[in-house]
Amino acid sequence: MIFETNKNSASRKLYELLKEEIIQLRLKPGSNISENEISEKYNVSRTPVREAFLRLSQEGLLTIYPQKGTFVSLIDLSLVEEARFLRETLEKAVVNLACKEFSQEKVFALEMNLKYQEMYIKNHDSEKQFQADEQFHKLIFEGCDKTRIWKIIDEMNNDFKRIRLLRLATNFNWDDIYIQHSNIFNGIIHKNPELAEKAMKEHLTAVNFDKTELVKKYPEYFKEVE
Amino acid sequence: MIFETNKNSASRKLYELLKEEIIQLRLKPGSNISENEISEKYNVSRTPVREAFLRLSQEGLLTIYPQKGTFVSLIDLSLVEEARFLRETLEKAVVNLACKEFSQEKVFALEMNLKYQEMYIKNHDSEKQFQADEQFHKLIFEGCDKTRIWKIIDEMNNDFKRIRLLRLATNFNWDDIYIQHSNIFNGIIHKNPELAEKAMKEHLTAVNFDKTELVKKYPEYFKEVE
DNA sequence: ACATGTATACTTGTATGGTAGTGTGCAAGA
DNA sequence: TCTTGCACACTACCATACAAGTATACATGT
Repeated sequence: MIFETNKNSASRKLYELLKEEIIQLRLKPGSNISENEISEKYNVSRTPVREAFLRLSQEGLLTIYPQKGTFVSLIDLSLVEEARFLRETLEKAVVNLACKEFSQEKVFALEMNLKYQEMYIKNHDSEKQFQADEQFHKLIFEGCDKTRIWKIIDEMNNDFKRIRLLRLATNFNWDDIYIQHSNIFNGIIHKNPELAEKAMKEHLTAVNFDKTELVKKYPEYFKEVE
Repeated sequence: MIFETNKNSASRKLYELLKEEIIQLRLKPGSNISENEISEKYNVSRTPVREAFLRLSQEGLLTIYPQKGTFVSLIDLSLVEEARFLRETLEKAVVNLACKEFSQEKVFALEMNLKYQEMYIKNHDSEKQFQADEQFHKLIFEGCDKTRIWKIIDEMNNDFKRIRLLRLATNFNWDDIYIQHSNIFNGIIHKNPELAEKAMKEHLTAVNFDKTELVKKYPEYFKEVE
């Protein structure tokens, strides 16, 4: 039996755990954490902690200053904008592909996903609906054999995920979002790239919002613009 | 004085060194290297070696099988195709942006780069010309404040870089490439997105080539398609 | 001959001690 | 009051020792 990566290693578990803590804002942007602190807290040695730190710093979630300290990275609004551009550009291109080469079973998977969304919205289960939303987009990329590109988009979206949680009104208008998803789906099954792309663009600009208030409210969480 | 990352750390130097070795195919795809082997070779302890390994495995250049060994990753053609799609999609979108919002000094930087290309081609300096080519594209992304997106493209292009070296005829037709670059440049300064995008597409499909012969010649270097 | 158990030499994963660079508070002096 | 120097605590970084899983050669028993 061959394992690609050891899912049970302490360093990997720590990595996933800390990543969740950071994205969920339980670890505040700008706050400092040390190898010793974490190793004592979770009863492991410094080595796996260090390896988790390194990986997180590579993904931009931690910033390591040698011999000084390790800090939870501040939220970088220019990065958020770049990620938004990256996502919109690629999603439009991929949904175009999807209109040409989507297999029947992938269409079915999308359809099922929409059914779930319908249910979650009826039950007002925001958290599940948010996950289903992510899954919907992921399915489109998978159907076009672009799984790694989705992974890249997802990784670059970390700062956006943090911002989303800072908002007071996290209540998206899920009904609108469902309609947008349906439009994308219709574009795909009717092989109408114009419709699909338009719906996708509309969908992705809808989640965009003004950040000036957030910066005013939590100035210590944001990276200064130069 | 604050250093973002320690450029002089052993682990970082090892990372860069090994990355170069892998991309330059001096470390063969599929061959195995161990932490001990490298630590003895470069007279450092296992810890920095291990950290370099971890980082390289994250970028897909190494594959670590716990308790079994670490191997130079095989070249993944499906990944190459995905990277090509990623690059073409984003470069077209960014060159469009460049036609709208390119500052005068950025235009100048591009122009200088073209002058250098002219020189390198005249001197038949393929290596320098290749670097200038990369720099040309990087400059476009920088001019549009999309530096991180370029970084992503560059990182995903590792397998393509390895393939490029496998080719018998590495002699590109640099004259054609220079013309394509000039066309892109002209599109930008004349604020003509159609021209720029067309030139970019032409340029990026030109570097594409048939890989079946390579797979036949070096089957042990390639990952099997499933 | 062949299957099987086992010693052994690998591998990566983890723990721990030591080193050098960095920030901080406090005391001494102007 | 303000500056300077220095001890000290803290950090990430590196070296090293140990643990645990894996492959393989080889002896042993059938």
